[in-house]
Order: sequence, then structure tokens, then C-alpha cells
Amino acid sequence: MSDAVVTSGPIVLLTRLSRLVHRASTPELLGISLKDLAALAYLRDHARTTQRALTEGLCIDANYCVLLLNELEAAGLAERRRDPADRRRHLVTVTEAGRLALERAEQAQETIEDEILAGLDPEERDTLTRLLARALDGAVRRPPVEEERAAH
Amino acid sequence: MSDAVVTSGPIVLLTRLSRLVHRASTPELLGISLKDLAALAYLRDHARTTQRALTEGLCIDANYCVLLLNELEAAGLAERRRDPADRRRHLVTVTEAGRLALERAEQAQETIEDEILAGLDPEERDTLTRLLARALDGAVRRPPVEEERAAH
DNA sequence: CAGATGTCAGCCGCACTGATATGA
DNA sequence: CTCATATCAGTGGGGCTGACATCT
Repeated sequence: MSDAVVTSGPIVLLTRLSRLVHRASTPELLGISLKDLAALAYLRDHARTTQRALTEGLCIDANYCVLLLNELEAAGLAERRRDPADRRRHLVTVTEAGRLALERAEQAQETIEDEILAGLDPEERDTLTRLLARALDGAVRRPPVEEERAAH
Repeated sequence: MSDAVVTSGPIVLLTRLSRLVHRASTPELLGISLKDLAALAYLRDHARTTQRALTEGLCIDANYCVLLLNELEAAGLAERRRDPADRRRHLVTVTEAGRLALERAEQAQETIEDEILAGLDPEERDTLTRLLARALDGAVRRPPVEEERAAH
């Protein structure tokens, strides 16, 4: 299991690997951008999401979420509809075209995944994925902290 | 070990976590920027590096590396010196001020790490770190691929 | 001459802040 | 009135491409 000397902490390593991922995930290979892929995948797995939920689920800025959806909607990959129960909200769904684009993108992404995770065997990749998922789960439940005793 | 349903692949999860990391790693907390921290840490662990090696080690763009070092040098945290053996090269080293800033930053980073990895126990964090290191090791040795049979 | 290394200018996409509109 | 949700304009830094200088 070990081998490969660890000289840096997880944060530094994570950002490095993230750069490689972004560099490799070109729209030319995926058909769509990586952020679009992530958004569509989330929408597919969480039917009738609000934009607020999307914001938290994707760990993106709330304002940026608007721009992202503008783009997806303009491309015909997703749709916003007013929530009749609370007219402030939008319920977001993937279109059929979005589902199709997502399928293609995810298939292309497997190639990139193989490239990026070439150093890990299938079991290790699975472990990595689970650890990332649990870290995210733990980090998202815990708000940003900000100023300890600022509010009120 | 399991729990927390995995709905997405490692790439998507990695980019999400990376966003949280960047959002949390403010210069206000670290004293320096996250990229400066990463660069200084690399320089400390690899004495007399060339900029080319820095570029690959940090997984950053070669041109951006120049700007990064301009900034570090202007701040007095690192130094470039011509390699007498090959006058094209620069040998890069951390200054004492750089070492000090790095120490403080790494200490502050531990707090952020606890925040981001709150969902993982110490052993799991260690596993995550090792897996990231091995993935990086495997990915860096394998050049970007580009166009399979393009060249010549 | 070709090849390697480093520098700089220009550009673009991501993500943040702040101000505003609408509805509960 | 307040709070929540969503929108948009403006801004800034990260990271890319391309042209160029210097040295082997």
C-alpha cells in the first residue's frame, strides 16, 4: 500500500492533482466543460433541485450558479421552472439533450480518470473516491466557520 | 469504513473539495497565499531546484512559474541565482524569511485541514494523503498524452 | 544551426463582492 | 418589515497561448 514518499500535506497534494484534472478535462475531449459535466451529473442524481441546493451540492458560489445555469439553459441542456409551492424558487432539471451530453462526457471522463489515477489500482481508486465523498460530506455540514463569535 | 453514498466519480469529488480548500485558504489566515505556501514548501523540500523542476513538481504552467517566483522574490521569500554550470538555468532557494513565513502558514493550514477533513479520522486522512501522493506520482510520470500520433 | 530554459504581454474563464428585484 | 431566493454588473487573480531573449 505505501511506497511514494509523502512530503506534503493533503491540501497541497489535492490542489496539485486538481490542476492536472482541470488541464486534462478539455471541452474537446468531454464535449462540454468539466463544470457543466459536474452540474449535469448533480442534476441527474437529484431531481427537482433548487438553485440553493445546487450551490451547496456543487460547492460553488451562489452567484456563479446563476451564470452556470444561464449557460446550460442557453445550450438547451437544463431547464429552470418556477416552483408553484414557493414562487421565489426555481426547480432545475436536466433536459434529454443534457442527459445525452452527460452520458458522452462521462464516458470520455473515464479515459481522463485512467490517466490521472494511473498510479492507483481499482481498489485504491475506490478507496480514494469514498474518502473524498466522506470528507466532502463532513465539510459541507460544517459551515465555513467565518468569525467565531461575530454574528448577533 | 464506508457510509456516505458515493454518487459521483473521483474527478468531480476532487474538484468540489478543491474549491472548498481554496475558499478556506485565505491569505488572512495563512499570512501568504496558498500557491505561495505550496511553492515555498516545495522549495524547502527540494534544495537548489531549477524552475523547470518547480514547474513539474507543482503541476503548474511553466510561464506562470515565472510570475510566481517574481512575486516570491519581490516579497523576499525566495531567491533565483544563475547556475554556474549551465547559465541558462536558475537555481531557486528559500530565504530565511521564506522559511519563517512557511512555518507560520503551515501551522495555520492545520486548522483548515481539520475543517476540511472533519469527516475523516487520522488514519483515513493518512490514507487519503498517501493515495493522493501516489496518484500524483503516477500522473506526472506520464506526460499529458496530447495527440496520440500527432508529432513527426 | 537546433534545442533548452526562462521572461514577458495578452487573453479568458472561474469565482468572489456588492447592489438589486421579487416573493414568503 | 424581515428573510430567503435568485439575478446581474464589476472585479481580481489563476492559468493559458504565443512571441521573444539567452545560453548550450
